[in-house]
Amino acid sequence: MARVKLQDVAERAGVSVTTVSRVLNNRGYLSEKTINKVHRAMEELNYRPNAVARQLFKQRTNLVGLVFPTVNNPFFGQLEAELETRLYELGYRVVMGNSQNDPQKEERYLQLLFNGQIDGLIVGAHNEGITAYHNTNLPIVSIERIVSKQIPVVAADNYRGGRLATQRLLDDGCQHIIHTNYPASSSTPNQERRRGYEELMEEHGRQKITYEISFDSPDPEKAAVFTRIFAEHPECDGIFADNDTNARLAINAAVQAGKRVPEDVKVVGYDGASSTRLLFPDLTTIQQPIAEMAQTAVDLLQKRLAGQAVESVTLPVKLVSGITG
Amino acid sequence: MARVKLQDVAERAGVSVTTVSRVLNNRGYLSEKTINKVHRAMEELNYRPNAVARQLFKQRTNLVGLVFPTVNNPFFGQLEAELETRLYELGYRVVMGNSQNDPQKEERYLQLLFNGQIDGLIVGAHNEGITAYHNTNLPIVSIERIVSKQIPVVAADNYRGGRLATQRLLDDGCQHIIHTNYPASSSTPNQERRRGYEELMEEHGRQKITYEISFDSPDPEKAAVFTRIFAEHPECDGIFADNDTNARLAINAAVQAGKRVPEDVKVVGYDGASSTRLLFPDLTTIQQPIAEMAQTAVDLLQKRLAGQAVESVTLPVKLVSGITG
DNA sequence: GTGAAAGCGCTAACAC
DNA sequence: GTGTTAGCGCTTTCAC
Repeated sequence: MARVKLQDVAERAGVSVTTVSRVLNNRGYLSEKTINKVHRAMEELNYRPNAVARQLFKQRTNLVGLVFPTVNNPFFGQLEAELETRLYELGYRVVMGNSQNDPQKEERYLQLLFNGQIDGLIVGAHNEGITAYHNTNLPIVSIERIVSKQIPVVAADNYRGGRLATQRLLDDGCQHIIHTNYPASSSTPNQERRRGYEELMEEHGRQKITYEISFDSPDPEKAAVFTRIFAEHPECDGIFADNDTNARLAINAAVQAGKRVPEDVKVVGYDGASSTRLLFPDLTTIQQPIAEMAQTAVDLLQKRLAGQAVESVTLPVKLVSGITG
Repeated sequence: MARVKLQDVAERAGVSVTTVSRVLNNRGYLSEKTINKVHRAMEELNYRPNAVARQLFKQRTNLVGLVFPTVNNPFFGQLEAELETRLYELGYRVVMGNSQNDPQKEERYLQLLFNGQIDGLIVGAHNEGITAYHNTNLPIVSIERIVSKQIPVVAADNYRGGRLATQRLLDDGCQHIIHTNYPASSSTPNQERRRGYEELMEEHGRQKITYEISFDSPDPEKAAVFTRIFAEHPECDGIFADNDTNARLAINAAVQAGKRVPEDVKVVGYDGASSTRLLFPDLTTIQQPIAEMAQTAVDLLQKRLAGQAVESVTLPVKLVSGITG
């Protein structure tokens, strides 16, 4: 059964393809009678317009790519769900790419843009050194990731978040606060969390210690870092983790090291995604405004697609209190 | 700057478009010299083949749709991540649709298939009464959802999962076990969880009580059901929740009702997704083989795309022990 | 080994 | 109001 096309409908209705196309798109002057005839023919043949042919002509696909490390994560899961919702309302469908640990995969998704398979891209992947981004004025927006000079970044206020978390632990009376974050070399704005932590620690004359944990390493490896923290710093009584799942690992390690949380060690996390709040409501954390970040990224992308210049945006964060810190 | 196309490359290299196309696709006999000439021209012009034009000719897009309630959920998040990984390896990209509470949205994603914008579909959405599925032999596979007679279902062994969970609570000495599940009318295989629970309860001469909670209702509403459970059944000492987030809500409600978990009430959940295990390791739950389900769904879809007949598949589940039940 | 030309299904000038 | 036709960028038969 070959696909029914415009021409089949035209023949059936006894009109030209142009007319059918006009009916389809509600464009131009048409008599009631013709419209009805065409509609009837479409129904009889169960006609479905071919989206790809239309895309070829229009030179746009109404597809936007989403490239993040993995959607199997409370933060990115919520973020991508929010992005899809908003883009859908604007008539875009979303192509999802999980690029964790695979720069080549990220690059392949970027190729979709150059191949005209998607109209734009929202990225938050962590792979380094992808040069194709340096192309100027691409319809790309990034979230919490510095990709290249010409690509606008949507981020929450990481510096303030770092200070908020650290301040909370100081207020709670912690003497020896340790921070975890990505390797300092990585081009993500959450190095600012570290800066917030370090500056505040210095202001209070405290020793600042940051352990590095790559986002993309497997969980057991991450857990081992926290085990090491408590082994090397038995005096540690406060942990500011750079995300909530790491905060959980910190708590596990603390308990295994024979410490009670929050009596002996207090822990503050970062992200505050909805499913984390639901599953682990006891966690004290810095909450990122995920919905607003998604909305902002979509706004910027729209402008960028319309050829307008856009600036990076920073949004506020807030601390939500659990009982761990 | 107009896009560079095949013809531009051809002119530059002094050959025909056919030849360039052949070089591009590595097809037919070509002299080394020509190949080099063409490659050089492509590089000089920074040529990118237009994917949409190719799709139009080939009548396939290498895009597969994923339609689930929401990716912002530990189970679906992990499932969709696994699906994307496997489909990517086969050369497919993934269009993600979150259809929670919106049958029209689900239908729109289904239209992508009829419009030739995607080659196939993997669905696990919960909306009822979408008739377009009844079309025979569509390249669609469903996961944990009964869509129509002709569409194969990949599911974990829900009946056995229901028995496993209930048995665990019985073994723990629970006398009054209450179950939660979707409304009985909904066409999802996890009604089998309920059947497992009910049959086992009957076998033990116990009263079976199931409270209904729609997957798509907001969290506070779900929480209210558990509050009601403990108000109406103060004797309740065991909860078998139909998913892990509901298990968490059950625990919250129990604590608020002045009960200790697991001393006074034991709770067993369902799903055992990776991020749930990480954030809430204490939870006893029935773990679905999410990776295998994804792999199986992709296998079936591939066969279906190749025109082969396929059968529904049921995979085994297992109980993982925490301390809540 | 290489090229000319038809066609994938649709849209939009332009003509009448 | 409606039709003719070129063309979106690519692939592939068929011919030489």
